Amino acid sequence: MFTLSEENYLKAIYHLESDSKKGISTNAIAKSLETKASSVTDMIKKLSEKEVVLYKKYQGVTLTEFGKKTAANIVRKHRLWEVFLVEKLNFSWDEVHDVAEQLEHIKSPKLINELDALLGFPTHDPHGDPIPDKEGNVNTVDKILLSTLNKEESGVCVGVNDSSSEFLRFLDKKKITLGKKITVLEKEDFDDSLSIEIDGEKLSISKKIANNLYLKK
Amino acid sequence: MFTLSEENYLKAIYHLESDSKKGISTNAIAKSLETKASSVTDMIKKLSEKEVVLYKKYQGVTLTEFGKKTAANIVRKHRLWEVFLVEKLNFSWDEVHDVAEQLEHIKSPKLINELDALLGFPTHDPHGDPIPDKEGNVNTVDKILLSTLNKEESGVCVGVNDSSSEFLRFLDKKKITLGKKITVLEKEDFDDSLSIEIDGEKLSISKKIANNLYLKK
DNA sequence: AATAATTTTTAGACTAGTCTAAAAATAATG
DNA sequence: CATTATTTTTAGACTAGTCTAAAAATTATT
Repeated sequence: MFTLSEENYLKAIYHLESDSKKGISTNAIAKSLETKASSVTDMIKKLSEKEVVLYKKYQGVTLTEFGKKTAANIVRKHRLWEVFLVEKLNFSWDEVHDVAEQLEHIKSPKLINELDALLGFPTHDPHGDPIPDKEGNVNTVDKILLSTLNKEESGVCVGVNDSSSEFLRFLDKKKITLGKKITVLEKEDFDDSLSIEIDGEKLSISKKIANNLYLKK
Repeated sequence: MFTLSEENYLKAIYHLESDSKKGISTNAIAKSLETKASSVTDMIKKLSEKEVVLYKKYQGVTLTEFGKKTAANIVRKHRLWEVFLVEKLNFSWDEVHDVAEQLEHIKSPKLINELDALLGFPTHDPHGDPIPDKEGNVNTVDKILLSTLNKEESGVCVGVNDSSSEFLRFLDKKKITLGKKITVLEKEDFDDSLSIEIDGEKLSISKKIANNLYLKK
């Protein structure tokens, strides 16, 4: 069994690994958890003894298979709870993160299995992120950033890169939600902004926004 | 804000107060939390500084109004989650306690308000215990133990005194559930057992059982 | 009311998790 | 490739929460 703190480290390493593939540096973990490198070193030793990470001094860490499964299970719980909050408790997608962050640590296999069933076995959370299955397998789809689309190409909005509440509320205001079709009308060279069509209407989108919206072609 | 440990102490004192009315002794708290008296003394000092309990050395503690409200809110959360587990996630009444014990510490007012609404603003948990309202008020009904009924008196089952899973599963086996009418047919003097009628059938009930079943006349 | 039994508190130690500051190792640069 | 800059680890300290063992206060019992 893992402590709350251990679970948070596992999750952080899991997310960092999915980006970089390489061994994860102490500093990267410290930054992601807003803690100090020395604390990370200490915890890594503990996790290494529990055989969820491989660790050699100064070489960073990688999750073991067991560690990956454990971390995926925490992510699974987090995302299922997010779906629950949105679908059953009228939360909006920018309100779910902090609560899910707490709920993900509740220990009860039955609870999660039943929640999964209550929600109809969802495959993605409210931000479009995939929900790992019981074995920790993740269904990765080939989504691309809106910013990589060329003029006159289009796609369906399937996820966000930044899930800060500021960004999510911005999308709400602009009526950009998952499932909507977006077509690039124009790409402006001087500021990399985009002119897009959504819901039959024309909209101007900054580079920052386009870099944080995932589409599926 | 209160730590997990502080919340558990508050809850324990709250439950002990509802039984005894007097100042709660260090030992009583220690027993109820399965910890040592010295740990209790330490924690009591902390709680006293946070103004949730009144404490004088060697005199035991009592909850302040603020402490009572805080504790009632934790109990409210615990019982609402129990209803959720039974009503929405197919838990049986003997399976809910440990999970609710974890869920009660989740911090999010919106979560609890919405959960309350989802469940249709229930007034009692699956064991018949009343759910405190948002202000911490509890609707106490005058329930009595089955063992206090006289011959030929009857009542409706409204709660349990012992909510151990052993006892609850025993009741399940005997088809004794909340809402059922029970009539005392006979009281045996030599072992204090009861002969009762339930669902039109005759059943023999030991003293121990009768001491743990609440009825409303 | 004096002594014994019990309860409660204190003192000091331990663990988990964190931190700062300094030392050691690795990586980058001229 | 030697020196500098950065990263990582170690050493030691701190807090929250717990424990054991001993001291102090209260309660019970002759």
